[in-house]
Amino acid sequence: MEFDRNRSAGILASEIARLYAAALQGALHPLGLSRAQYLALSELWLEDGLTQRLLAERVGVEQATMANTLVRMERDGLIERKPNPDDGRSQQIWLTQAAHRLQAPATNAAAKANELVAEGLPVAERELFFSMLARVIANLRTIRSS
Amino acid sequence: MEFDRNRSAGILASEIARLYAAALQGALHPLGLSRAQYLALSELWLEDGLTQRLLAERVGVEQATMANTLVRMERDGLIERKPNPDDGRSQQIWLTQAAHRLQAPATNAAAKANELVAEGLPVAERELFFSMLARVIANLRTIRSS
DNA sequence: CAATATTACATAGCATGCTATATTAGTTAC
DNA sequence: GTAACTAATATAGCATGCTATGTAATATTG
Repeated sequence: MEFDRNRSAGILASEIARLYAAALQGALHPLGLSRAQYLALSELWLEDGLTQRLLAERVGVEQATMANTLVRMERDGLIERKPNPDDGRSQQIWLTQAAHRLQAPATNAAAKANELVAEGLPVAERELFFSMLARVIANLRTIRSS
Repeated sequence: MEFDRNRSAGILASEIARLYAAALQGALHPLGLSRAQYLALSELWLEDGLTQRLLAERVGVEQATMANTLVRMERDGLIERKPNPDDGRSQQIWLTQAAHRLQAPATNAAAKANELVAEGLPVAERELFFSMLARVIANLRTIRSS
């Protein structure tokens, strides 16, 4: 029922996540990128040569999820894996030239999708909204890890 | 990077959606229900005998997504489908006795998951948070449909 | 009324997410 | 130095979500 649904911040957030995913996917599609690929790239643009485990942590997904995303990124020519000289169990993930060239256009495309979310609120409320989202996340994380 | 990430309401909302999904899934698991099943049930508890199309609209997912969810719900003995006397193309979706019996416990379990999200904010801020979420959704929806 | 369009549902194919588990490589403790 | 633990990946299996497309039934139109 509408009343109850609007009382559930979880369901509302899920709805935003779905709509945002669609907007981000739509903005990235002309570049041949998917949402999960973009999120991985956005960490690798900051620091290249990470291990899978570190990358998964920074993006905030499970290792198995990142492993699958990396398979698709390797298939699509976005990354290469090289042995980690310090540890035979892990590999370093390096961006290809193609991935480097996508940084500016993909960042712009994602910024547009992010703007679509923010523009639903007057500028004066946006900082508070971010802060609320962050506090809700922090609380849910403490519960998860307790 | 943390700074940039916290500037994206979309990514923050996605994070809440994931954490909420995990909490809801965890709360429903002892009842043998999944999240998507619960969302479908919560509409059918309000009105039984809906068509697939109507149910998908009310839950807010695509028809194909609901079709798959209904396959799993039928498999799990939660629903039965009967021919629609008014329209040979569609079927009516009816809850089983088992599904009716789950209404109270599942509603309680979901309420607990919802409370986990809300409790990240002081009571005084919660109404505003709901209203912000709703406004962001409304804006994203107008973009989508334009 | 026959041709066409629309509607309801099913299905295929894919991307993301998860948990659980196997494998392999380091590390630690006797 | 070997046995046992831990850590990094890989893989299997599943649930949800999407788009695209096929099929059958109903509605509309000329």
